[in-house]
Amino acid sequence: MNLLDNLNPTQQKVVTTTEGPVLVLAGAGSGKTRSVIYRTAYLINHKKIKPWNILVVTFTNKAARELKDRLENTFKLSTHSLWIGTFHSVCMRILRYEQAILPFTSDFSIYDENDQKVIFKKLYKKLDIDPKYFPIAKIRNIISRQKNSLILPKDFFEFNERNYYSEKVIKIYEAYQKYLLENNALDFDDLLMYTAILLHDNESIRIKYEKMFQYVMIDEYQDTNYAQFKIVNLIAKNHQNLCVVGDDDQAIYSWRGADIRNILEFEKDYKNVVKIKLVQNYRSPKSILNLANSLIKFNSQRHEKELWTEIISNKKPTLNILENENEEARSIADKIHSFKLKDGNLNECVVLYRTNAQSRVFENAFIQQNIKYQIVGGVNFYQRKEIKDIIAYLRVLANPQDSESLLRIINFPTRGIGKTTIAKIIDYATVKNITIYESVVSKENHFLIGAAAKRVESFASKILNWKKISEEMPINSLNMKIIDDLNLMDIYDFSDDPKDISRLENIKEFIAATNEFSENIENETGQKPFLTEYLQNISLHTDLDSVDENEESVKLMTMHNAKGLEFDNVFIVGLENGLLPHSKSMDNEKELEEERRLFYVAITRAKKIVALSYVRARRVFDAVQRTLPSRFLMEFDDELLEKENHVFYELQSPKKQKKPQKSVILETQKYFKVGQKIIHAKFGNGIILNVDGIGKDAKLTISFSKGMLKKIIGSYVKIL
DNA sequence: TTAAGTATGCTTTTT
DNA sequence: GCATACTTAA
Repeated sequence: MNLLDNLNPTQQKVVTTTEGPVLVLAGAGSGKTRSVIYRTAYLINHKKIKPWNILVVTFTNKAARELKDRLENTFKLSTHSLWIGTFHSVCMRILRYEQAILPFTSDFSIYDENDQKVIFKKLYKKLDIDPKYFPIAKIRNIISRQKNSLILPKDFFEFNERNYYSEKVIKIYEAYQKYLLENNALDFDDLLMYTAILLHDNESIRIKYEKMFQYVMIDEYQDTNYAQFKIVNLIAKNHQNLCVVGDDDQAIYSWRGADIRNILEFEKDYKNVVKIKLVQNYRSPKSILNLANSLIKFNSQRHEKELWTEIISNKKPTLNILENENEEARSIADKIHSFKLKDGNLNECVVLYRTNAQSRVFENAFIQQNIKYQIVGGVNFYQRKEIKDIIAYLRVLANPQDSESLLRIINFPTRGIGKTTIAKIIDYATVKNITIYESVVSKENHFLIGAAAKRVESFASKILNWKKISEEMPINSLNMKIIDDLNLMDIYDFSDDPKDISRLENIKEFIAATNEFSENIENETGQKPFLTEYLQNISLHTDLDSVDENEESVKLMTMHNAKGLEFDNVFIVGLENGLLPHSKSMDNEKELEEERRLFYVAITRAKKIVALSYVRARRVFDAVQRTLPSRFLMEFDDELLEKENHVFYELQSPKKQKKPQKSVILETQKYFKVGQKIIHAKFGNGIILNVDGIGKDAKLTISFSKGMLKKIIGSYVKIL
C-alpha cells in the first residue's frame, strides 16, 4: 500500500514537498497532524532519511507522544532516535549536551512560576523594591518578554527606554539571572534563550545541529516567539529544509510572547517558499463550521480563507441562558447525564471555559450527578505543595547548588530548624562565600550551638546519605526510600487536617507515576532512569500529560488547553463580557481579536455538537455580579444558533452591521467603556460593567472592589 | 519556635 | 471564597 493513498491531493503535496521551505496554512481539523505524521514517515521510508536527521517540534508533549505512537503503530517505525518534542524539551536536551561551554552544568534545575515568585520576593527585599509599585507578575512578564526576544540584561537599554521604571526592572532582571546561575537553575524562558544564543554565538555548534537536523518540521508555528524563530532559523537557514505548519486564526499565545508575524512573514524569511493551504475540514459538520466562520470573519488581522466540509448534520449549535453559574453547571451536568444514559461515551464530552476558576462549580455539579470528570490544567500535579516538597529533596540531591529547594525542605517535615537557625546558616554561607548546601553539611558549623547544631547535623547526614544512594539507585527506588525515611505517608495519614487525605492520595499517585516513568524508560532504552533525567522530564510535564486515557470521563479545561484536541460534544460556557472576551483584553483591539480566535478554537474542537451558554449573574470573589452576554454572541448570524430557552432570550441582534470595523469604531468613540477601571471619590475603585450613553455623562453600572454594584453618572468618576 | 488565628489580596490564558 | 502572609499566644 502506498502511504499517499490515505491523503487528499493537497495533503499529498505537503508530504512529498520535502526539499526547501514549505509553509502549510492548515485550518482547524484539516488533517494537519496527519500531514506531519505522513511527512515524517515519507522522509524515512521513501527518502531514506535517517530518523536522527529529522527534527519535529510539537506544541505539547502530548502531541509529541501521539505522533510517536502513530508512527510506530501505523508505519511500524522505530521512533527512538527521532527527535520529536516541544521546543522546551528539545532545548533542554541540547543544553544538557553542550554543558561544557555553558554557564551551568547538565544537572541544572528548572524553576517554574512558583519558584520564580519566591525568588522575586527575596530579591525585592534585598533590592528594597516595593511590590506595590513593581508588581511581581508584571515584572516577571516583562523579563520573560526580554528573554523571548533574546535581550540579555547587558543589552537591555539598546531595546528599552531608560527611565526610573526601566532602571528598576533591569536591576531585578540582572539580580534574577545572577541568582538563577548561582543556583544552577534555568526557567522556561532560559531554555529557549540559552539555546538560541548558543547556536548564534558558536558557529561550530550551529553547524553540528544543522548537519544533524537535515529536515525540520514545526507544528503550531503561529504560536512561536522570537527565540523559537531564531532557533529554527539558525538550524535551517542553510539547507532550508524546513516545513512549518500553522493557522493564523488559531494564534492564541501572543501574551506569552508568540509573534504571529513569524507565520505571516515566513515567505519573507525564506526564499522560494512553497505555500500550501489546507482548507477542507474533516472534523466538524457544516452547521458548526458556519458558526465558526461567521465569527472569525470579524477579525481584521488574518489571511483570508474559509474552511469547508462535506460533513452534514441536522443539529444546530445551541445557545443556553442560565440564571447563574451553578445553574449553568447543573444544566450541562443534566445534558451529559442523559447523554450517558443513551450509552454515550464520556470521553467524547468536554467543557471549555476561559479561566481555571470556573471549573469549581462544574466539579460540584458532576459529583452530585455522579459523572466522572477530569480537570486538565489549573494547578499542575507536580506543582502541588506535597509533591513539590518531595521534588525539592530530589532537586537538592541532583543539584546541591539549588538553595531554593534546600530552603524549602530544611524544615520540612518540621525538624526544629527555625528562622533564626536558617539565618545563621545563610550568614555563614555568605561570609565564607560558599553555597547554602555546603554551609549545611560543613563539619565545622560551629556557628551553631546546642540543639540547633544537632538538628542541622542530623539533617545534613540524611542528605549526604541519600546523595550517595542517588548515584547508584534508580529514581523509583530512591524516591521510595526518601518517602519512607521521612515517614511522610504516616505524617499525612495521622494528621487532623482534612486536606491531608488528598495529599496522601497525591503522594501515592506520585509514587505510581514515578514507577510508571521508570518502566517506560526501561522499556525504551533498556536502562532504568536516574535522578537528573527524571527531574528534568517532570519539570516539562504538563497537566495534559497526566490525563488518564483509560478512565472514561468528561474533560474540563480552558479553551487554551483545548488547542489541537477534538471531541464529539463541546460545551462552551461563561460566554459573557468580561470572561470572553476577558475584561483584561477588552479595550485593546489586538487582544480582542485574540479572544475571538480563542472562541474560534473552542468551537472548532467539535465533531458533532456545540452547546454555548452564558449566565445573567455570576459570583466573582465574594460578590454576585450581573453579567452581560459576550459581544461575540451578537456577531453570529442569527439563524446559525438555536436558542434553547427563548422565553428569556435577550440577546439583541446587531442592527445588521455592514462592516465589522464599524461597530468597533463606535465602541472606541465612547468615552467610557465596559471593563474600564475607574475611581469614585466615595466608593473607591471599580470596574465598569455597562455603559448607557456615549459622552462623559453616560449612565454607568459599576462594580466596586468593595463588592457594591452601583449605577452612577459618568461625570462623578475618574478613569484610572 | 511553632501552631493557630486573623488579615489580605487575588483571577486570564501556559511551555 | 480561597490561599497565602502576617500576628499572637503558648
